[in-house]
Amino acid sequence: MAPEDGAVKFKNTAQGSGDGGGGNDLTKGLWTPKEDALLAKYVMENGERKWNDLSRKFGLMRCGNSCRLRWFNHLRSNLKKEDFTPEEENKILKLHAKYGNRWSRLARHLPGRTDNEIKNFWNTRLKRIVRAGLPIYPPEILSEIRHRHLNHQQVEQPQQNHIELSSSLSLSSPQNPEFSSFPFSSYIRRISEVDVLNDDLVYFPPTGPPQALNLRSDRASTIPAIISNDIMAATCSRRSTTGEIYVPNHPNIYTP
DNA sequence: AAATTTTGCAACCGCTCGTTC
DNA sequence: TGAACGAGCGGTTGCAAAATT
Repeated sequence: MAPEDGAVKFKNTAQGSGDGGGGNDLTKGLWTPKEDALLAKYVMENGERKWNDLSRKFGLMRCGNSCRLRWFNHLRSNLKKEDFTPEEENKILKLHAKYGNRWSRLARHLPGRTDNEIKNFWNTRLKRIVRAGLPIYPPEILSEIRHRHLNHQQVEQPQQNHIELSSSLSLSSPQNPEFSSFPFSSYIRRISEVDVLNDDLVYFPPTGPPQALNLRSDRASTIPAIISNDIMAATCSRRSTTGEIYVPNHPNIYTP
């Protein structure tokens, strides 16, 4: 299909602030070369800001967020267009083991790559390896993770040794029945390790709900969790600005 | 060769947070 | 102080291309 044919008009009814519009006819779908040129011209003259002005003052009938994505993911200079190199792929695996699905953070470590690109790479890869019954992370990365985990426990949190890595609960195995009901597009690990691997001070006291301390200023991220040795739920925990972790009610959540 | 299914990626959606007024 | 706006994020969807039947 020619790019021009991919774009469709729609009546914008979204009230989302990021989408701008306010009832204008906005275009959706694939971008045309003409639109790209308009967008590039706008950025040259105005910088990477005020994206909603593009439709309001510049005649580009796209919502502001769509313009921003198009620019950052495709048009700006210094973007790498070729496939990921083996080195980059390896780096993504390591970073994902450390940060989880924080795509923008991963992208910061890979010059010329976008969060969207990395996310697509990961999701595609994940589908493939889950189907093949392979580990999510290769053995060398797994051992690195375990090593880091053990060091952290010995040096900083010897009192938390009651939460031990279970050799029978492989961090990497989607075939493990204990993981079977969880969505593998998500980042899955035992919650007792999330605190270590993400450098987030999330801790799980012997009694009471999970606690979070000293969180970084990054945006909320999804932390599916498997809580405690009793193998509890994977669910979403939302981080708030006040540094709390919200664990939604779930029949399988372990709350001593 | 045609029909169907799968794959990969671009784009959209809904949400949150920070800033401005 | 709070509403409106702008920006950014992760999850999801839509669809063209490729692969398979």
